Amino acid sequence: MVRIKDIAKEAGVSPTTVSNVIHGNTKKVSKSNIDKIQKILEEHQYIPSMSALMLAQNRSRLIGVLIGGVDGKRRSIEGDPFTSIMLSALELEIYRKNYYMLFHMSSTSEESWKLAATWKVEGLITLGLTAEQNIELQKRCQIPLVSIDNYYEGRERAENIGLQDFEGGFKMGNYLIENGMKKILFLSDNDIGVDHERWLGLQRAAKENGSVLAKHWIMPIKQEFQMQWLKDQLEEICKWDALFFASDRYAQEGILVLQDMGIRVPEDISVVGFDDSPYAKMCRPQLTTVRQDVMKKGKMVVKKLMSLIKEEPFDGEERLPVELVVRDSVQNRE
Amino acid sequence: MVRIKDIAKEAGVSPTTVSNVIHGNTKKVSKSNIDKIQKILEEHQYIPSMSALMLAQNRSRLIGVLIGGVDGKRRSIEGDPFTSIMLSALELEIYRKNYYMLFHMSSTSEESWKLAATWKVEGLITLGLTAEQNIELQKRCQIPLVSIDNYYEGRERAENIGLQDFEGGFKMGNYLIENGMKKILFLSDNDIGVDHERWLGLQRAAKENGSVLAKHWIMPIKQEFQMQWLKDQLEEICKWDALFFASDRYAQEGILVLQDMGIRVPEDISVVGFDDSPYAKMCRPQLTTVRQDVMKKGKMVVKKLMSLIKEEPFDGEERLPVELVVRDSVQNRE
DNA sequence: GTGAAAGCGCTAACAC
DNA sequence: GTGTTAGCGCTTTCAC
Repeated sequence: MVRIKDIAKEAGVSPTTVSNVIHGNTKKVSKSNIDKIQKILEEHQYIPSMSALMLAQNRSRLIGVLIGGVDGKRRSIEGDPFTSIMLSALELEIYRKNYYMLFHMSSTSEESWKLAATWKVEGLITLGLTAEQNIELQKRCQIPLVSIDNYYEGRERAENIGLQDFEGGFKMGNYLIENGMKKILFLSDNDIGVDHERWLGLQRAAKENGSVLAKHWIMPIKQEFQMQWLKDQLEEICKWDALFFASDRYAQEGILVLQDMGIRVPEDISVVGFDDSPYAKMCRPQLTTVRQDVMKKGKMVVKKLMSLIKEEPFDGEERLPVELVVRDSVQNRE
Repeated sequence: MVRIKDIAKEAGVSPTTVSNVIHGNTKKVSKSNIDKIQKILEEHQYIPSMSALMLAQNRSRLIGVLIGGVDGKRRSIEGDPFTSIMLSALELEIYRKNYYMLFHMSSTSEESWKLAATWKVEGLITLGLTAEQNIELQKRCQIPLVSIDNYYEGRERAENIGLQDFEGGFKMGNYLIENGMKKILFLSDNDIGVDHERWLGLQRAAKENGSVLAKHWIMPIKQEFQMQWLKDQLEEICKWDALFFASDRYAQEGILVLQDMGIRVPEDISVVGFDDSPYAKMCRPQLTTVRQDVMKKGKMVVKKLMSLIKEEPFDGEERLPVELVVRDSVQNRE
């Protein structure tokens, strides 16, 4: 590995001069030296050593990306196409900004903090942590942190990029109501954050139409049990006009369970999802859902983080818009 | 950030002694000092600085994970649940071995090499690069490299962990033949590496049964065009007894296209896939497929890389076994 | 315009 | 058992 010292020797100048040329501080360097040094730099394919840079400048150019899961399991990443698209969006943007991505599946805040400290990470992006975990991490690390898809209730909060979940639920709610649904059941595996907001949106839509009943049921969080649970509830579920699942994946499973039991979608019951993931098109009927732009979300996350690191104002959206996508899983009831 | 020097001062010893205690070289350190130092270390939550460590020891504890794509696009990561599961498996294992994961979506070998050199990465794991790209990268970087799911034809090769793809194709081929299929069509979007081997396996099975016809058709590589292409070929496709798709995702799309056109699976035509991805269970009929264990593959990749780094022999499998999973998408023809 | 020298936090060889 | 010291590759201050 060729070092600045070697380049300097070959050019017959001091390391300082070479360093200046590398960094474009060429005001006080003679033209001839600039050219000579640049040529040698090229020839030897000089690559700076990050370790030395880190030590000398006390910055790492590293962004830590932390993915959490429910009770230490890798929930968010498995089977969920969004996580991988998000990861790819993040890396793309991080690299574009001349940073590097250190990736970790975080289990405890302790562990995450150690990682960040060990590597003097300049910023942290988290996905799949709870609001509390983010706040704790933020406190310990004292570095810019942007969470994805969190909602903060109290006064303590972390910076966050998310969606207009409430509006998404509201839009879908209105669409269902316009199509004559009188009884709408919202299904998710929790009642916090994103899913809660989507539910609130639906609820608002229902309230604005006195005659519509909306309710929220919580499914088991473990995937293995969900389909069985749906089967068990079948009789009750069939009493509703429409099922609004908090994500496409669940909606697709829901449709399969219904169809397996001989219930027709959307003739007997309408089913909708949220996200517009690849799953939405890969079922029959194709799923009516709410679209989010994951690539854009990732881009915004990195933009936000950069503005935090550089202490510049952020001119972007913290809650990205969503859009209703009408396909075939809803049938008008009027 | 507290440094070794600070700890040493507080304990009234030299930095060397502290360093020794940290690294467990306590043969020549007095018991009282060990205790005292460990206590102070605890109190101050001492965290070593990676930059200094890297510089002093000339090693980074970093593993670079490179994900490539077709013509610079993020092919392998999007919509493909395997990439994200693999990523999670890799990170889990890397961290377990006390290394850290630097993640990059590589577009050119130049870029990847620079990344590896800048960070003095101790090993490289690649996914979705071509055999040629891996060989080139290997040559430039001169560090341990393990590719995933590649096949190397010539004498130049990189270390690799993959599947028994040929056997998988062969097993499935035999299963189809046992079920009376006389004409089997294999469908993939390329004819190299993994897909080629799976096809060879099927071909062998067909050859061992003189009366069975097997053929291989190549679909367009762009996902947007695949379903349309399948529709266009429908008439020809229906002449076959069974369709063997190189992956579950394609199989699921195939089933949807067939069903949309009024063709029954498996009554009119049998369809099978490969991978046993989440998609396999999320279609009707549920897919008969060949299962691979992605978590195990990821584990093996890291194990192989570690053995390369430590220059120890590797006692593991380079081609992991696969297993036939019979579900409902094949109907006996006899 | 250019270069010498100190220092970033740590390790390891060696002296005591 | 313990401490001194040089050095890893680079930046930065300051002197020339």
